[in-house]
Amino acid sequence: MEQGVIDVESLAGGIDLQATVESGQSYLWDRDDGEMYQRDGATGGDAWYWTTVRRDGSPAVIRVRQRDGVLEWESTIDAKADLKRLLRLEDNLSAIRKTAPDDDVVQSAYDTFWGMRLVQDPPFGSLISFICSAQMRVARIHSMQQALRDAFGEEVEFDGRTYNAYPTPSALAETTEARLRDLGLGYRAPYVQRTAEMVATGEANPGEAVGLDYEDARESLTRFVGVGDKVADCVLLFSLDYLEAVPLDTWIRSTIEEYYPECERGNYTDTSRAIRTALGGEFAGYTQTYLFHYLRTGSNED
DNA sequence: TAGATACCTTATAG
DNA sequence: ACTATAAGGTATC
Repeated sequence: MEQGVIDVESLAGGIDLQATVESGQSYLWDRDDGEMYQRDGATGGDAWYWTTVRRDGSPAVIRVRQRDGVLEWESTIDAKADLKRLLRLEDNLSAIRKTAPDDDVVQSAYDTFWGMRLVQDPPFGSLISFICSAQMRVARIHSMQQALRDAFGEEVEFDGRTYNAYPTPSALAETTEARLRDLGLGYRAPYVQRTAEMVATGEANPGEAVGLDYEDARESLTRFVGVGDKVADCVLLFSLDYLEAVPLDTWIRSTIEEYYPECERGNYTDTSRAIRTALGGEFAGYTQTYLFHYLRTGSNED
């Protein structure tokens, strides 16, 4: 086992590990007590490990916890570079916050979850996760990804336990809609199977969007089955490094209605442009994620 | 092109 | 206990 420590003081703006991995950006981390997402009010992040399995290259288990001012990690590999990418440890939170509007709701969201970072998930896992997210609660999206890993993911041994990597595109391409429905995916089952097929055959790959202008990248991702503008924005923001992407989900739509009514333009593209500008442009997605987590957890109702 | 509707399943509220 | 409702929407008509 390899292990290491990352000093929180060394990170610009620090980190809140629990908020980062439980805020509905990533569904690829498991809390070691198995109770992830069960109760939003529950805190105790100083005691919990979160574990993920990196799949590119050979599968590698990575687990990390935060306590006493450090991130402690243990892994089958030297995981420092992976953690830096997965948890966006090089983002300067203070600089990013300075780009956010000086509204009460935005500033309260930043205050409440200060240290929360965006994630940078592997593209395929992010794509499938957010296809599954349609009309779903955060806790169930997470359990669906666990089910996919348990059913189709490669096994990896670590520290006396067996973990499953996220399924490969071909593993999901080769299964059936019926099998995926049995796992509880509902009408998302054919979307997942057909999208996996597109990736497995080489017809399209989510990573290809990188390098395109933001709106072209979003359009490009909607080629996948089950991917509309909202899911495309999630993949851009939480996997492909487009920090300006603002997914227009039910929460941000109600935020627009209540706090930014002038940004409602009647269609996704124009409303997206308006709210993106209102939230500061370049890092608008960061602010969106703070708002989402703040409102979804009811932290504004105290 | 814009608008309405069906869609799986389950946790939660009443 | 039982029903209605909503959950980080998309595809189709």
